[in-house]
Amino acid sequence: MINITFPDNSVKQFEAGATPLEIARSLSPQLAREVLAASVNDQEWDLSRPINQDATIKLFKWDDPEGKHAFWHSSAHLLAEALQELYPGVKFGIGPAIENGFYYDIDPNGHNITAADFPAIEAKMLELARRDEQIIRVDISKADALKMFGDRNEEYKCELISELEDGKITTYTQGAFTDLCRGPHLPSTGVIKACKVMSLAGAYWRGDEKRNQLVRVYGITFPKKKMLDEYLVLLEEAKKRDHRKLGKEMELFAFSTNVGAGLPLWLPKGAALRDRLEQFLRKIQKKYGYKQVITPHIGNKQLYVTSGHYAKYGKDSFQPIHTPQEGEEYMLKPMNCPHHCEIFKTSPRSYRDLPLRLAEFGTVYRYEQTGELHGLTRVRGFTQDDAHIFCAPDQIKDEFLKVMDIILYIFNALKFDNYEAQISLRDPNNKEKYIGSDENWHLAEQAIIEACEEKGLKARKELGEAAFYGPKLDFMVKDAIGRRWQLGTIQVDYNLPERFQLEYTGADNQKHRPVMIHRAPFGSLERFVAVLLEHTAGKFPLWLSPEQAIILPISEKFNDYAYKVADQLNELDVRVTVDDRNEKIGRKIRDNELKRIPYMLIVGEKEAENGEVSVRKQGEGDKGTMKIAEFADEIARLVKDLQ
RNA sequence: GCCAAUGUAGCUCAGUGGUAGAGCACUUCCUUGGUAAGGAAGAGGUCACGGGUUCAAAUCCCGUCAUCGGCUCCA
Repeated sequence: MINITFPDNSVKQFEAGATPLEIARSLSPQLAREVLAASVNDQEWDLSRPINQDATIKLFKWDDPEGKHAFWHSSAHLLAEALQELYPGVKFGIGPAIENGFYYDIDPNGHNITAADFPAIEAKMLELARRDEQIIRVDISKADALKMFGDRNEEYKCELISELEDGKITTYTQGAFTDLCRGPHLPSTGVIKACKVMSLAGAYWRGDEKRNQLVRVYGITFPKKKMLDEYLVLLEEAKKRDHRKLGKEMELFAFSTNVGAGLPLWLPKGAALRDRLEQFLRKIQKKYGYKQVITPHIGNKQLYVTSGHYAKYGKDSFQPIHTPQEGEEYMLKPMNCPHHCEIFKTSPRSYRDLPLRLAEFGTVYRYEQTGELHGLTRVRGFTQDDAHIFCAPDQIKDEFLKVMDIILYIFNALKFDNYEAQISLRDPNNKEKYIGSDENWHLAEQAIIEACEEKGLKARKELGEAAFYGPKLDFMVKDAIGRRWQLGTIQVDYNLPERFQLEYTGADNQKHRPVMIHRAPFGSLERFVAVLLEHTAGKFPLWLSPEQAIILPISEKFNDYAYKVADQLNELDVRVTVDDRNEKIGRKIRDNELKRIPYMLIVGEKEAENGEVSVRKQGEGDKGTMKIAEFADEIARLVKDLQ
């Protein structure tokens, strides 16, 4: 007999060799039906894998991430099994579960798979699932595994096996399909009731663009048909929040191929929105001791040779601008830091000047690859809410904490509550990719980690994600369909002060090298507005709304009164316009509801007589009448509270 | 840059080899109204661009550009 400990610390006895599924069944038949995966002593475990010793166990259902993960991982195998039947000879790469579903990378080996084949693939998956084949785990030696997959010309699998440790290799088999896999998996395929192939994409083998490109088939599955339908509806809803669609509808920004790909045009309403965001940030930065500067959009090529950026990115950038002067070259600035370093150097600095915080809404230009451009989130010309903090090494942590305060204040003000923080560290096995000394890297990385700990910020650490000049702390926010975008960023840089030979005089009357912190709480105005649009579905907080209210006269007879009200409200800082079209009131309400204008002010005979407006709130309806000044006060109060 | 798809009116889309279409938006007229679509008429297109096949191309083929979903990249 073995003792099994459950999450509530209760202990029960079972026969040695009992499986998690059997254990679940002993607890309740319902649990046995719903359980999808387990962990044994915190190790992932198949439901059908025997437990031979005392252990603590956790059982996972659909609502647990671990349960979904096993479900989708097994679904990836089901997809592979279907592809193997439909396209004999395809070779398999990897097929993991992901956040929403799973994918399998395959080498089609001559077959041409297109979106038109999706229904056939889905049908085949369902057909196989209905057979409810057992998924069987087998331990296999490295030699046997190499032979087994070698015989089938599974070159990708062989490559993976060759890197695995002998004795720790397992395969999983369902029906005629066997895959190299660590598991865990469902006991059988029968619980998969709904299958959808979502899309096809090219994906480099092992993420390396120098290697073969495989076909990645994305799919998602559910234990109930209804759940798939609901998921598809959810996706459709999410697409309605796409910032590219909303930006067009709300006349915020546009693109023109005549101007160029990835070069956004800010329309009047978008420009006003952006301006409000800038004012908002300026106000906080002033409080935190930042000084605004302004620098040109171009810089002498030599500036970037000095900074080191030219050597690293020069080839892939917008190419230098030539002048009538032979040999003279300027570059569109891809970042603001070198300019700010030059500002630092305009006068001798003392330790008393530090930290020196130089801020600029700096527009930069980067030649992003064509396939990378994406609405406002990835563009070739964008404005960073940039600042560079020059400080003494012992001030880093304190400055870091202050910047974190600003970022968290902004996220809080705009209700970005499900952001993720990521500390990007150097890849210790690839040190040649980075510039700067080991010692400086270590100091900077420690400063970030300690600052996060001090703030109680849960941050994921990622090795190899650091910039080439220093480690960073990034704040990521998801868009409508779950893609993560980096917004706020704080980066420590020991490199540029070195390259630009920045110095200050210390209390000891000796020269010292300052440290530089790059930081941008929004990241860029473009990306920030994009993510804000997707988060709010275009319903901005009142203080940001391009139009806060619109006046709807009941008929043309009251247009004069409407304009009088508009003048008064504009005078009181309410952003308001008049819908003076020759339409019925119902029509005007409908159109302006759809335009997401927070307040509609309806005026007719009654209101004109009493100097009032009838207030209607977007999405909520009639709120009754108010005096004009009363409404303006209300707006002023709300704007103050919300900001 | 790579893989796959798409590109028709301001917007959303139909049109698969034989005269360029619809709804919404727009303009004009009628209507002057009380909380989510009043009525009529009109205007609007080099079917992304460049080549090719064909008696004939929005439609088939090739190339380019842009967009979309991924991959890679992201100072």
